[in-house]
Amino acid sequence: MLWSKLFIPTLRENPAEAEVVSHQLLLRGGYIRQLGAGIYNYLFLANRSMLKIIGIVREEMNAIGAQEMLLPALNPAEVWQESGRWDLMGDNMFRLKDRFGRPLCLGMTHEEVMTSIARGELRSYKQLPQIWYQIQTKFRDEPRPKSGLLRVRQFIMKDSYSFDLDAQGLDASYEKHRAAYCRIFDRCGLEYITVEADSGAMGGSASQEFMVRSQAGEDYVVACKETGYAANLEKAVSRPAPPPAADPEGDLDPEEFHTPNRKTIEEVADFTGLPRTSQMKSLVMVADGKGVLALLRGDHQLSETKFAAALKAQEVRPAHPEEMREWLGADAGSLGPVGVKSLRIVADLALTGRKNMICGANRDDYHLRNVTPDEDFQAEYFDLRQVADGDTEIETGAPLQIHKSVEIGHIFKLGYKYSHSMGLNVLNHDGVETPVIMGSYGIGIERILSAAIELYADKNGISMPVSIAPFEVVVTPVKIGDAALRRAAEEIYGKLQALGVDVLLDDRDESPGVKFKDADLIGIPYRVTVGKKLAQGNVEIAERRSGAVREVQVAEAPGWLAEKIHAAKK
RNA sequence: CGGGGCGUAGCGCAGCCUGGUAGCGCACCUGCCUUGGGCGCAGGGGGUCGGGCGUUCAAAUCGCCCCGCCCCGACCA
Repeated sequence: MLWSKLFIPTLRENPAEAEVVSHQLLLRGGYIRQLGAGIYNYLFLANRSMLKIIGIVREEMNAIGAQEMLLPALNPAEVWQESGRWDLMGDNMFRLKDRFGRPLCLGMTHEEVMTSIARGELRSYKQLPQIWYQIQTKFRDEPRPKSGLLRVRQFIMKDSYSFDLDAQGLDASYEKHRAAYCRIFDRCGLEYITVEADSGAMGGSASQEFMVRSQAGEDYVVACKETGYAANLEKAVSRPAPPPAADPEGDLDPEEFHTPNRKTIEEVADFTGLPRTSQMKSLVMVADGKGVLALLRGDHQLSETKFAAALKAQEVRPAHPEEMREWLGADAGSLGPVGVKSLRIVADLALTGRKNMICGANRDDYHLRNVTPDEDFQAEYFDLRQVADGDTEIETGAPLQIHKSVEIGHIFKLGYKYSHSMGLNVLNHDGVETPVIMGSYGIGIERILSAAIELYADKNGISMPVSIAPFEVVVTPVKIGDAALRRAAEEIYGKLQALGVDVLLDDRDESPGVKFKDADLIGIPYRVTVGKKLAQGNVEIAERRSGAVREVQVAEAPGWLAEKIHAAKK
């Protein structure tokens, strides 16, 4: 294609509203334009990249025997009411009414619709397994869209669903997806890791996320370089760093002391001159309507996910100040477990074996010292704590790192949730009605694009992997008015096309600087510069990612590039 | 939904405090010039100053209300 005929509105300056790198560069590179909060126009370049991503996804899905469908984005309320998610999804679901007042919604995901197809048609175990997928627009009324295409209200997702007769079948479908996802992300040129994830309200048994490390990400991943352990922070486990100060020796009794206006762990640590680890953090929580006292080491954070899982609670929240006062007789900042009878007490495992610690006295402005778990109060122990910097791998003690990541894919075993709620059964060998076991698997198309940009961007702009770049090569005649340069450029361009290379000819009447800057900005992997070297019969090939430049003869350039490009796409 | 910020030409911003002619850079158009890293010179076009109501002789500027966008938090199969 000829650049002079295309709409590639690049910008010299960063638009003020863009904060994260991928957002800035997508706008500057002329890939996207914003229409509203969390709603974007995908212009020519973004669309080209996304079509390539979709092509890879489609090939790999088809390769595991998945069948592509296209389901409606507009859904009647009924199917969602059947599964119970009409209410569960709350404000995250876009809802509307038709002219007769009938309730509809825009699909956030398609378990219900897929299940509704399956239950009408699947009757025998002989029809199983099935894997069905679609690549389709999803709608979510995000409370806070942000970070360009990373968190939006309308986005394209590849979602697939597996239907199996039994758990072994589900395991096989799940494994097929895991392998296919690895091939997809490899082919898209991403560096990623898979992590164990929380199954959340979906009620599944196993779940993995595919994560790309990035400052722009919103998820935290805990990973160990040495052992390969990796988990979502919500689920990660670790050995805590040992407390820097030993507990006081002796079988001491709790003793109240005055701590005027010292409420936070930090303030009490300063006041006592002891590290935060010498304190017990007491958090009053409400789990499914009942008050619970959660105890942690002073420097640790409660993981609400683990807390909810430990208590098998659906809904968890911090208690209101009035509730704390009612249950414990003091305000937050002076609370502790000693003498508490009215609340269930759960403690993090990091408190086992500790003694003579400091905690609130349940009397405003007073704390207790010499409080020993299991002696001065009784608690149930669970892993409740969020992994923190400085923690080590739970089995080997190897160091752990925590970093921000973007979730680009998620696979999980759904189990029978939808089969049960929506009545999806088949007859088994013995002619007995058996519920079908399901899996659900998603990939965010825009997130692959954004993650690739985040991963490889440099000071000059985007640096796309060959497989998903909007063009693979740009041919740049330095001076378009020069007939010889133009002829050579057109010749290379034509040959590249013939070799199946996705090539762009920058035939604009612009200064070389402008063309080079634009080519770098939009991230085309290879640039052929047709300029002064032509006098010797040569052109230059510049590799965007490495900056490496090589001089080759005009006749050799297309073949050399085609080889590189085909190798990169394998 | 809580906290903060912003809204003036396509983009980036100044002007607002202290009311009176709407301005700068980039981009765009025309001509000349230039052609290896966002080139130079000259001329030019483009604005309901987010919207409404109010105060005033007079509002981009002051007041009230609303809308939109961004950031932090809450939330996030």
